[in-house]
Formats: sequence, C-alpha cells, structure tokens
Amino acid sequence: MKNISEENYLKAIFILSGKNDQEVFTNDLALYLSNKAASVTDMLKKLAQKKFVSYKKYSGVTLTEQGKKKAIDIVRKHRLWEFFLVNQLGFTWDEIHEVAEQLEHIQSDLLIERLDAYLRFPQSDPHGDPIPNRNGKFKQTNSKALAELAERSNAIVFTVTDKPDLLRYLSKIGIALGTKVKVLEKIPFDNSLLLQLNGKNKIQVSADIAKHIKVQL
Amino acid sequence: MKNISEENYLKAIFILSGKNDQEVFTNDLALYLSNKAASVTDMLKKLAQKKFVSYKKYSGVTLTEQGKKKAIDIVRKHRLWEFFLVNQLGFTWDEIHEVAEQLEHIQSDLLIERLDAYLRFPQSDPHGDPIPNRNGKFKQTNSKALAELAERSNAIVFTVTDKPDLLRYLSKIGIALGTKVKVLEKIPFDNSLLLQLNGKNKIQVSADIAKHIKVQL
DNA sequence: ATTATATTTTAGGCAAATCTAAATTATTTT
DNA sequence: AAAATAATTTAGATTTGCCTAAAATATAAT
Repeated sequence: MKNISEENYLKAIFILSGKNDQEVFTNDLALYLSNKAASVTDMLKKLAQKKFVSYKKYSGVTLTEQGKKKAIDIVRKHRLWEFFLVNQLGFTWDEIHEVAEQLEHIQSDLLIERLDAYLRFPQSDPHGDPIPNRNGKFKQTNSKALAELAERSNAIVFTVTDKPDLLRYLSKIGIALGTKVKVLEKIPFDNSLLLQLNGKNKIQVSADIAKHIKVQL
Repeated sequence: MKNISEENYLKAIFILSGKNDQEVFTNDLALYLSNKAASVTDMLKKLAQKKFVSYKKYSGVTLTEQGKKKAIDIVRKHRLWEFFLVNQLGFTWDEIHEVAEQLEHIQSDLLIERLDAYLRFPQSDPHGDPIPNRNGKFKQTNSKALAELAERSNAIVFTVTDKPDLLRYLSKIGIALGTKVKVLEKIPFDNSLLLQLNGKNKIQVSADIAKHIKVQL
C-alpha cells in the first residue's frame, strides 16, 4: 500500500489532461488534489525522476507512456470497484466515491482480474465513464459538457463528475444517467440554463453545475 | 487511509495476546511485524498516549478496552474480506492473506455492513477463525495447537495461521480444514509428529509446523 | 516595453514511521 | 549476589509527503 500519493497524482494528471493529453498545470493539480502548489512541484520532480511524467519548470506536465499506463490502471480499478459497490452491494451514486478512492489503491493484479470476471467485464461505471480493460483500452465517448450546448439542442445525460454533494443534488432535482435534457433557454447574465427533463418538468441549473454534467448528443 | 501502521500494531497485539489478554513483549511484536524493537517502542508510546494500550517500560503491553475494540474491528474486516475472496472470487487459501492485509484498512462502516450482509453474515473465515459480528462478539473456540496433543489422541484440523508458504505446503501433504488427524507417534528427539490423516495416509510433520496448526478435540 | 499581477519554484521546516548504535534495565547462570 | 546475557529503551538519523514564506519566472495590462 505504498505510493498512494504518487498514484493519486498520476490519476489526477490523467483526468485533468483530458482526451488530447494536454499539459496540466501546477495550480490546477493543487486545487484538484487539495494540496498546495509547492507540494505539487515537489511531487512532480519526483515523478519526473521516475519517468512517469515529462516535466519542465514553469510549463506544466504530461504523462509518459509509462505514467499513462499506471494512471489508466488506477482508473480501471476505481471504476471497477464503483461498479461493484453499486451493482453488488447496493450503494447509491453518491456513496461510492470516497470508498472507491481507497479501494483503487489495493495492490493485487489477481484481485482485479478476478473482480473483473466476477462482474462480467463491465464496460462502464455507475457514472457512465468507460472502464478500461486489462490492456488499458477503453472507448472514448464523444460527449460535451451540458454548459456548452446551444439553445434548443437535445441531449442525454451521460456522465457526472464524482462529487457526492453534486450527485445528491442532481438526484433530488431529477437528473440521472440517461435523462433526456433539452436546453430551453440560456440566461446570458449568469450562463445558467433552463432545462426540460424527459420532455416534462422544467428546471433551472447554474452554469457551474452545467459544467460538471456531460451529455451525449 | 491514515493510521495503517497503528492498526497493524493493534491487530498484532490482539493476536499475540491470545485468549487471556496476556501482555505482549516488544521483541515478539517486532518479530511479528518485521520491524525493529526500537520502532516498536516508539509506536507503543504513541499508542499509550492515545489510550489504546497500557504500557509500562520494560513490562510489555496490553490493549485497553478502546484498543481492543479497534483491534477486533480490524480482525473482523480482515476475515470478512478473506471470506469474500475465497467464496466469491475463487481465491485459494494461500492467495488471500496479502490482499486481506490491505483490504482490512479500508475505512467505511457502510462498506463492511453491506459486505457482511452480502456474504450472509458468515461465522468463520477460510482458515476456520471466527469472524466477529458488528458488535465485536465472536465465539471463542476451544482449540489446541497440534503440537500439544498427546500420542494416540484424535482431533480435527481447525485453524491454520496465515502464512502462504505454510498453507501451500499443507495443501500439498493433504492437510486442510476439517482433516481428521491421529497422533501415532511423537518423536522425543525433535518433537516431530507421525500423523495419520482421515484414517488413511501417514505423514510426518515437524514440531515447528505442528505449532501452527490448531485442532479441535 | 514597463509595470503589475498571477503562477510556479526554492528554501527551510515539520510530523510520521522507520532505522542503527549505544545505553539502560531485566533475567539467567554460575 | 556478581557476572554474563538478553531484552528494551534512548538518542540521533533518514525518508516521505506535506507545509509556509520568500524568490523567481511568466503573463497580462497599461
């Protein structure tokens, strides 16, 4: 159970660098990990020395092949455990994140292979994110943030970031994976959205929330 | 995932102090945990300060009520996970220990309650050891070390300590939980035993091994 | 192109958990 | 009961991952 911190950094870099492997910046990492920028710099140097990231002072980091492989492995574990928690143990959306954060660091290839098989090789986790297979392959989905949709467009809720508070709130206002949303109006002042859910009830969501909801067109 | 080290110490003290809560000594702990005695002393002071153990220099430790409760909780988690690994994921005897050592430190009461229910509240783990219930209660079994049996006595193998090497060896020579053993002969020179298994094949085991096998009369 | 602001890095420290080597206390032997 | 041996503790270091405050660099604004 060593290297938990390193693993969290690699995963964070992977997630923040998005589909195109963009550089990730110190402050963003610090924010995401709830650490201070100085600590991030320290760790980036260590990760660079171990060849898990390419790092040049003042210009952000990217994962090396090796680092990306590790990161994907952790994401795989995280999502498999989330699937297990929801589908076998009856956890709800908002209860799983914290536990999966811990379980993802359990070190045992055998365990993950067996778990994967036990769950019948699921393709996506309870948030709708793809679960990489044992070779690190997973299908990218072409999704957008809800916040980026134009007025009048229709879409289907696809992924939601892993924040318990948000998840609880969304459940409450009726947004779940698979919910059909139509953007009725974008309020220019604060970029909040007026949505219609499944062709029925109308709700208002802030721009901030809309950024955290991914949809498929 | 903090306090892993503390948890390991508490569990070790619990296990080494046996049924009668005997004091546990620094060197024994050091040996069991693969640490140095000096490190053990350091940690004992810290645990004493937190009121998890009663510790007086040079005279061993015992768990306080509080400490014992924590220790039992960890044992409960360890054994539940072992049960899960064997009965759901198809692990064998000798593959589970290392993984359970990690899983036992996952921090989530909800997880353990759900897992317990999912497994239908098992009473004992794959080694035959009792699994404490949510209140820390479990039935003590009156078992003895095989090494302590007199010649001609019969017994049933009940528990085996958690060392992968030993477990693999025992599987190989035909000893499993539930195996009936009869002590045919005790060799006085080295205290090794000549055993008959299930009324059939005869095997020889060293005193060292016989100490690690618990039997029921 | 300077200046102001924001970001990132360096320097120096701290707490946890471990270690080695030396000192202390207990136990066993003669 | 003194001496020898064994067990335990203390003292002082090391490593990891984090921190604050100050310095350096990059970016934006005038």
